[in-house]
Amino acid sequence: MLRRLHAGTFNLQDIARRAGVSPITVSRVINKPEMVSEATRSRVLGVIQEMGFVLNRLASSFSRASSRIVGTVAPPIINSGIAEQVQGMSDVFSRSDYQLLVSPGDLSAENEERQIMNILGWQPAGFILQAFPESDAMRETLKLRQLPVVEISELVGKEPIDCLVGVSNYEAARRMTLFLAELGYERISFMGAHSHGNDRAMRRTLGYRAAMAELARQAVAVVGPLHPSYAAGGLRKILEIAPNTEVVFCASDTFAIATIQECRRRGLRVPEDLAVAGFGDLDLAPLIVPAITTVRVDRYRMGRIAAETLLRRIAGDASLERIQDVGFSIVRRESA
Amino acid sequence: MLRRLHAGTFNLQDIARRAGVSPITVSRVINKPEMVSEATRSRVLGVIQEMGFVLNRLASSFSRASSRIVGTVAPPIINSGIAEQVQGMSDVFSRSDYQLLVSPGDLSAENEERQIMNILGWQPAGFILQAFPESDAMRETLKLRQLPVVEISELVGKEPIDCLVGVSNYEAARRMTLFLAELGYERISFMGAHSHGNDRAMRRTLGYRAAMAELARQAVAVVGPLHPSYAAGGLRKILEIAPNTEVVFCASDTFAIATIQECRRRGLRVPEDLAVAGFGDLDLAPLIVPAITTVRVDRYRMGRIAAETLLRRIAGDASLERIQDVGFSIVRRESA
DNA sequence: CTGAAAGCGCTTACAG
DNA sequence: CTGAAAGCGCTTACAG
Repeated sequence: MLRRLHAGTFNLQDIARRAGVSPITVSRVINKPEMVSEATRSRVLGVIQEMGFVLNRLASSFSRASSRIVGTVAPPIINSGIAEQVQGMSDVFSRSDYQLLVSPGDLSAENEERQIMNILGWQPAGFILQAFPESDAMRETLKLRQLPVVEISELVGKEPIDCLVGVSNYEAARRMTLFLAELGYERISFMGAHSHGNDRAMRRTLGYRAAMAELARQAVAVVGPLHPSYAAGGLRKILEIAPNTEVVFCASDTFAIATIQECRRRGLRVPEDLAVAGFGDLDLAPLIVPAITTVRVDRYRMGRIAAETLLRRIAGDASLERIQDVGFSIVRRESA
Repeated sequence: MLRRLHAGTFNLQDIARRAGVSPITVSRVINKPEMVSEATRSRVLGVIQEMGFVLNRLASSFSRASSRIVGTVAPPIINSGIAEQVQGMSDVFSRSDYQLLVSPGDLSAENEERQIMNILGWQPAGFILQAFPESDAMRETLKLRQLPVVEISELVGKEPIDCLVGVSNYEAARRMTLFLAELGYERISFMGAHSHGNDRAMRRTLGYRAAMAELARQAVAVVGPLHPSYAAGGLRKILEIAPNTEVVFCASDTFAIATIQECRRRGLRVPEDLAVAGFGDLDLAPLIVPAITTVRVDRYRMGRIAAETLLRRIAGDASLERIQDVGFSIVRRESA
């Protein structure tokens, strides 16, 4: 009973036979070429080329002590920056021997745990955690498996499971607030997202509050669901509480864009009548009019760094710092 | 020499022993529960629960005639709609037993071919092709393997490899042009992307031209690289050729947004002095001011349909239509 | 530098 | 409805 997964394709044995060597030698030509003599290597490579042989990565990963799969869960918040992050990882892994397995998360902890178990079934060599909310059960599961894990998250939070790559949303929001003060704005209000299970949102709000305390000014913060449709109501609330607000610092560019639109509706010029600042530096932040002044966190780079860190972690690199701060920058444009 | 991939985890045998059945029975409880008696099934499920057993999907897929992996290549054009498309697929597959393997493509055919070979190494049960340009060699490779393939692409193009899910960019651009004419615009100009290796761009330009011919009007079309920075130059060129242009139909929302910004710079009110229409319905299309009138192609739904089609194709569904048109709609907002 | 043997954890095909 | 045997295509560990 000969079963070939895909008829018409060859396996290691076929190549070995054709090249007059043992299957192990072919395996070594692919995986550890330096262990094979020049002559043998080039002969085997010739046969591989000639027969269009593609290594069965399924069998390869299966038979290894550690598979060549790396997992992550990406919540379906398109435009949230997760896409860039995944792209960064993906670019790193595609130059390595590892395949990134992306499972779709959603914002419920139960589903996310299911997704993780699902990926765990693929016996990954490592895991990148970029979704939230993270359930504690999940964190425990990952810890228990002793799997190399890199978390991408708010820097100042719980103890990392393993390695952490992050940015301080607190510091970023604090610095933006101080920056707005330096620009001469006196009355700085804040539009944030519910911190309910959302570390970053909470830290941004706290950063704003901290800066206002440093400045000895009255903080005016409203928070709502992280959706552009909240901006109209949020702005109304801000202007009720603090009618003389000079600038609204929005905890996301999406809020900022929607706020600018709402200003237009109300006949307020931005930034002359009311300035607006954002957070995140979306692709469109420089394109809309007025271009948005915002906090830039390089998500693509975060993804890359997370992937590189995981690779080093899997390789057992001892010189690895457990916590890495990738930083942020403030981009001044026209809206504030 | 006992090697366990992950210490502390159990395998089918462990469960079988504990439940007092054979490994095959455990396998059946998981894969074909209807073949197992109620009593045995619940006993085995109990043990699985109790021991926190996770099936080794690597071994499972490896030993099957057909793996539970499905591959796709996604080019890194964030915001191009590919993200929504992948999300749609992902949502379908996550409810199935299949794992979606996403490999990053780029816009070079050589690299894309490498990515596809890479995925083929994972012995996928099927493939979704959503990237372009597609090299002919690649198409041949896929055809040769007789792998179930679903292409997402321009509807009117080359003969599909296997199944095709698409939209007619030609028809969409044609209809938008006619729609603008119905709104009363006389002089309709077009800003498109280079059609160099880009089917959709070419079909959109052709659709515009066809509509203008039907209307017996002079077509004014400029094309440039698909990047917002082209809009300023593109608009200048349009206004040189046709200074009395009343509306610019942009072949992408990104162009439309950048064009609106350029209009502001020039002191042109949109839509009063110059109207602008887009294509694609980006998330931000309704949010910017003025909100963009555009062509909506539901990319998320396209992804879902592609995934469902592939699943049916893998299952050998004979009633499957080879070509599916998912259609488009025109969304009237403020910019035109 | 190269190879023969064993095994990874499942599923398939056959049998009862 | 249940099981014993064989095998999927590789890699590992040992030997020479």
